[in-house]
Amino acid sequence: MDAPDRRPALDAAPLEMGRRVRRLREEQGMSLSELARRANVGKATLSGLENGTRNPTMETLWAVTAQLGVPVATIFGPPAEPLAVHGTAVEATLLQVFEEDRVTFELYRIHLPAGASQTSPAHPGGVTEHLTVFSGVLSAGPATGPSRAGPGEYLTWRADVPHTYAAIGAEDVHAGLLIRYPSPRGKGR
Amino acid sequence: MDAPDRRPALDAAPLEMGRRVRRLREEQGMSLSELARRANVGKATLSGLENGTRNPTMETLWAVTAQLGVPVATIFGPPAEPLAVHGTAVEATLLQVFEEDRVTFELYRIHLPAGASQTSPAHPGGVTEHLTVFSGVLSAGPATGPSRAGPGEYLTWRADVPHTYAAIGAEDVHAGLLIRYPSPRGKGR
DNA sequence: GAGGATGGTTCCATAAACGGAACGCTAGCG
DNA sequence: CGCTAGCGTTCCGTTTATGGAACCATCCTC
Repeated sequence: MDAPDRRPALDAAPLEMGRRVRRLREEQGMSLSELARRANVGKATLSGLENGTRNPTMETLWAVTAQLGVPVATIFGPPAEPLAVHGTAVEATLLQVFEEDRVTFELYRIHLPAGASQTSPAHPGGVTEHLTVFSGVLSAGPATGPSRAGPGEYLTWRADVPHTYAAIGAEDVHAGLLIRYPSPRGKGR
Repeated sequence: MDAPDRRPALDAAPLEMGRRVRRLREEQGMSLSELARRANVGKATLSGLENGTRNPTMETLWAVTAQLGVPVATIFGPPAEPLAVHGTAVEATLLQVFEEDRVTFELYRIHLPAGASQTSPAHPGGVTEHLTVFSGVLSAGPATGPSRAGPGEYLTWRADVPHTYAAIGAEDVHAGLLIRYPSPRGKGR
């Protein structure tokens, strides 16, 4: 009945929430003291909130997020779990679909365990893939001549031939993959 | 002595939140008493929360939403309408945030009306921007030497100097913009 | 219609979140 | 060099959210 272990993050949640608040604040170049003053909350309260050592009330959270200019929901992480696709080695999560007049872009976040590699068959003509590495080092591209990219680097290739993805080195690879389909191709799937 | 302006529109939020909780509970055919017992919170606490007469702590909200089987973000307003940022010419919507060990990537979808252009000030050191054009033709990059890109093409530049975006030609420009922020070095702990 | 069970609200002592002040720390500056 | 200013954390008295119990109301069952 209530079998599901649904609380993997119950005590990590305050920490995660605090980290998001701190990140939002720092992105705006605001000091803790300044945000506390503008939100009319004590510095102790804000410090504890960001460090996850307090159990803040909603009033506090509303005041802080209002000053940060974001809805409160943004500090609780993504609202839903997106669609995941598993290959033999690549684990891909579809994050967004952009539909333009003549093209469709699909944005995936992909993950390759260290040392893993996978070859994918050719897509229909005109499809291109665009990949940005977040962490790790990978080799990817046409099976006949893949290229290498590290954190922050970018690769692109035509995907109408067989193409490969391989994690190089000891680190797992995380990356964003944008696939461009030129024709209006059947939407959805 | 009344504080002049205290909470203009914020006191509607607790009511709204309470209504959502109550609706979720009733949809599951659960009584207030039962939910309070299962979530290990007092009936008084839950009653006050649903009626908007209390200022609940996050601990309470985590406990209640966990028992309702929903992420806590669901009780805050609509499914978190994406954050839109408007510049003088660029209209940007934050779609996703990727947090890695040492870097954060933010993915925006941006739109420039035909002929529009905008110059943005420098970001902190180490920030890079990566842009993929969906439709239209644009010129973007460091203000001292921008590059041109059309549909499906890609540009990248260091964003720690002033940089520009300009829609070239008669068509509006739609693009995906990935901004890479290096972490402020390994923070404590 | 009395008795019991369950529903949600209100009362109250206790535990904890709150804001202000004091603290240590790191620059910047005369 | 002190001296000042700002940062983030910690301490502490005050304010307040909390959970249990007491409190009505509404259904059932007999």
